[in-house]
Amino acid sequence: MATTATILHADLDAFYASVEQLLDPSLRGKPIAVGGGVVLAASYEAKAFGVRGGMAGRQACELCPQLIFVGGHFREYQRLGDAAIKVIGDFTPLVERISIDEAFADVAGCTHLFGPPDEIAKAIRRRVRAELGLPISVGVARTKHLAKIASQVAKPDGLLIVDPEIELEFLHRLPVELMWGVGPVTKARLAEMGVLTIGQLAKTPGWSLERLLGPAAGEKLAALAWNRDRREIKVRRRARSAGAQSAIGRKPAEEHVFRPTLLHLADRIGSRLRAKSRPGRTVTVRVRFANLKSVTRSMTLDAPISATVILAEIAGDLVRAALAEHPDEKTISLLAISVSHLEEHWDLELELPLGLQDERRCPGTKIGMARWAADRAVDKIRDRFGWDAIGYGSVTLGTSRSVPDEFRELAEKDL
DNA sequence: TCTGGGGTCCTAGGACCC
DNA sequence: TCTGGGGTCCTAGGACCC
Repeated sequence: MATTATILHADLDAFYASVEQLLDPSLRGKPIAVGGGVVLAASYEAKAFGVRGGMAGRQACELCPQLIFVGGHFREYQRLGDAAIKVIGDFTPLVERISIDEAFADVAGCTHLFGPPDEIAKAIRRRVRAELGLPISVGVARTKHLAKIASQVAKPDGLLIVDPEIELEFLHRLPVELMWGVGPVTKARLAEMGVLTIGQLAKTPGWSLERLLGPAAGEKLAALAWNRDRREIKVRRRARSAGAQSAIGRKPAEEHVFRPTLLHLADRIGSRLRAKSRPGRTVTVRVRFANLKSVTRSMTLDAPISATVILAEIAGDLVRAALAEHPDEKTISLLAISVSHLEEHWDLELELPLGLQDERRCPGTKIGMARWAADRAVDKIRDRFGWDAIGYGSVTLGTSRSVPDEFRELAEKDL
């Protein structure tokens, strides 16, 4: 194996919690959780008690009575996340950002400037610590998959370089759940076959994996287990869908409940789609019932849409259809809308005539024109005065926002 | 014991076309 | 009329990731 390890995976440690401990030194060394009703992030001190992101706040308190809850400084997360990625970008333009706090990079082309990959990795960690005050773990390997695993193993605040000579030795000792694509279900299925480590997975016959996990997953996992990962660094990939959801507690499955919520969700999505001129053709809704079972309904249109009200109406039709098929479910706990089949770049003015082919939904061009103009007006006001300055139902919904909008924005992918 | 929100990809069946 | 095969799109559900 002549090639060298030039792929880096960098991952800020317990990111939100680390930022809070940075901003308020009295929190350092203590178990803290960002959030309230739901734990959005936990510090390492809290993780030691079993506190995890996504956990209910009450449950977290039971696990760790001295847990300190802090409200989030979402602006700071965005700023510091961007700054950390920018440090990596100072070494190479080949940076693939995965999320607010995580990125891959290929440094093959810049070693003549900055030294070997391990020196670059050390420099990145040093600079992020010195300039931003944050711990960041880095894995260096020949493939993305291995670099990612290396950074996980290196955590917290560590650096791990996987020499190409010992790749499989390193990989095959590790448990299967460290692999990309192995979650709780796959882990359990593999465990039933007695497969606990990546080494055992590698020795499992291909046909057996494919029967268990399907052709695609089986083949992918086998390839990763032998470190045959061909994925390259993708500097920018466009989003394939945009969505929004809202957990609403337990509410009756009735029009007066889901209509305003759907309008609010459609408003969020529509304004994002319009801002980037990326309307979509497929609208999907998800309804989760009180028992946490959920169903989806979708509809693909002939022409792409991004108008808030049209989006909301289609979503309403789909939700009504879903509820009609589940007459026994009287209570819903979550509503979601997602738009996919996004156009690459679209002249939104075209949406008007094309979007009105369905006469039942939008009888007459005048109404369609009015809606389109209303969206334009709302978008403009928001550009100047902020999102909450105007909109559909955001006031009436105020109390039902379980998570602040700023937090939602952190998770939004660039369209 | 009852977890939020934004995403990606895969599967399987059916419709439809050639 | 019956039979077959391949390709594409749509829909619903599910696993997984951050």
